Amino acid sequence: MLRIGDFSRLAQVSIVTLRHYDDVGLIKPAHIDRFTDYRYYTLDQLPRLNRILALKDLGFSLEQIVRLLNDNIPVEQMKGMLRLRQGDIERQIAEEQIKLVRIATRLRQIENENNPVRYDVAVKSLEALSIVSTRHMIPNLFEMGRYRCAAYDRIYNTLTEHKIKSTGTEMALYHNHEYTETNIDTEMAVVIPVREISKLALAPIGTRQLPASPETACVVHQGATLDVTQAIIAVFEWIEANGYRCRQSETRELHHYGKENELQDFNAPVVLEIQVPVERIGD
Amino acid sequence: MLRIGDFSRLAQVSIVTLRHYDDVGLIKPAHIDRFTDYRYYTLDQLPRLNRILALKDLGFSLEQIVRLLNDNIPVEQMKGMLRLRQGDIERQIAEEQIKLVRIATRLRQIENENNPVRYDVAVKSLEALSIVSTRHMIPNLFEMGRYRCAAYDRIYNTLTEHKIKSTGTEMALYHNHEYTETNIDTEMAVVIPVREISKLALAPIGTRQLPASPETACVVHQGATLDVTQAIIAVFEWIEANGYRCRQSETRELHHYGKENELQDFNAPVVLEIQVPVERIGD
DNA sequence: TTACAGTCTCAGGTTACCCGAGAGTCAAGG
DNA sequence: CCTTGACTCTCGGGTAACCTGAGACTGTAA
Repeated sequence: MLRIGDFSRLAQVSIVTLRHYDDVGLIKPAHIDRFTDYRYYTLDQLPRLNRILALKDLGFSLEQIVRLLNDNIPVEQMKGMLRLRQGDIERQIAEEQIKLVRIATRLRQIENENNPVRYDVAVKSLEALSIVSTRHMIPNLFEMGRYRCAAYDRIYNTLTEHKIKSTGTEMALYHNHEYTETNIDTEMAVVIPVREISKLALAPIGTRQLPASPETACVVHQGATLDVTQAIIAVFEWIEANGYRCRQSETRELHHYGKENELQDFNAPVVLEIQVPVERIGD
Repeated sequence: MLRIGDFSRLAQVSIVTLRHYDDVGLIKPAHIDRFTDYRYYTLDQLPRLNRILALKDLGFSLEQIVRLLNDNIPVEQMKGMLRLRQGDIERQIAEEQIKLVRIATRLRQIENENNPVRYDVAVKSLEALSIVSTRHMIPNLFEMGRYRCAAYDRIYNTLTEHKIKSTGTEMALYHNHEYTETNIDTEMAVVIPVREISKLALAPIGTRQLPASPETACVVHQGATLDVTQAIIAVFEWIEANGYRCRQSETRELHHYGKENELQDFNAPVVLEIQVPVERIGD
């Protein structure tokens, strides 16, 4: 019979850890003195402890190890758990490698251009949305404002007519697959609650579901509308540099502040968010 | 001014998380109502939040992000932190890959031999030890017992003479670099407290420091002394299969139960631990 | 006015332990 | 036999980055 300190020394496991393993039922002392509550272990218990450590090294949680040890599970299930773990680890490594690439990108940005990162790209998961929209081929940048105002006016008027209120999110969707300054295929859209969409079934205006996008590169632009192109360029550079590629879905430009048809000019301060649905290359 | 729910929706960040970021000082609401304690955010804060998310994606802790954002730190320091993070991630990936290999090994073991892993190898870190020892070339396995008994007798007698008590750990060190059944270069040793070592300066017996071993493959054998060879084989197989190699230091055989000179025969039940100092290939 | 959705704070949970306090236990030496 | 010092016990609190739920208050639309 060994006291906890001796067992701890033999096994090279801290006393605190042994007590913890007792608490969670991983390895109970062979005997506990009823009067002093001292824990007594036997040498027979060393192999079990070693097995626990080995499984922990494989990355199993204590709870999983309890299951693996207590119900003496069949070989098949053991294999299953090992394979699961394998998958988890692989996924985790993949994630870490993504981080590595991102950090490398950021370092390159700092070192080459010596600009301390103007735009921060974050990857978010977006839900599906219901939108009311009209789509236009805008011949060039100068016409942009006119087209847009007209489009949003029309949308908001339609909404008012049908007594529908938007969720407040206004956006533009770019259908061009490359950056262009002429013939910009743009869809002006306003988000409405899903249940309202049926009310517009007969209206002479487009309604549709914008699909969810589990991975979306997002960047917030704050400043003049004109400068938003820099944000757009930044996202696309980021996507390129970080091993992603654009998905079929359109680039979204959310108007957090500065509704299009209230804008004075292209120098008015706005807050926009560019969202580009992406996927990792190789998936 | 946006209430927390609106800001949460815009940024695709949960309300709970926003409150948490407030608590830790990452992003305070632009304004807090003094009477209702409602948090109010502005659109201006979106870029900061996005930056937080981007840094979090790189794997920085919230505390680190606070520092990165609040004291507008110099570019150099930023670079430094990024490089540090890079190192951390690389180390972590390396660790995960070790786990992958171990799991693969275990799976192979289960599938090929269909034996549900008889021995569990755990990697431990061992402190340096002071030992009293005698070293002998043992001609063959049959002589082993005789040699050992004599050696341990001599050690224990010396200790008694000098009024030194051992820490209770008895071991054998194998100096052969390969497994062999003849001419086994064995050092019989008993651990004593460091401060006692000077007492033996003049004694006709060897004393020395057994160096610490930060990475040691350990396995516990329980059963007949004879069968310990299986444990030894298991450790070496494990070392091979998991991308480690033996370090110069000797293989240790700890006698947790069954002191050598009390043993009846090779079939008596014992508890031994085999410890092999190792290092990862490539380090 | 009455829902009902939104918000607040505070407490407790998650994982695998570590740390410290305060009290009881054990073995050896005087 | 008593003291000393090493050992052990339990219990509460802490870690990181949140999540969950309770109980109370607020804001707005019908």
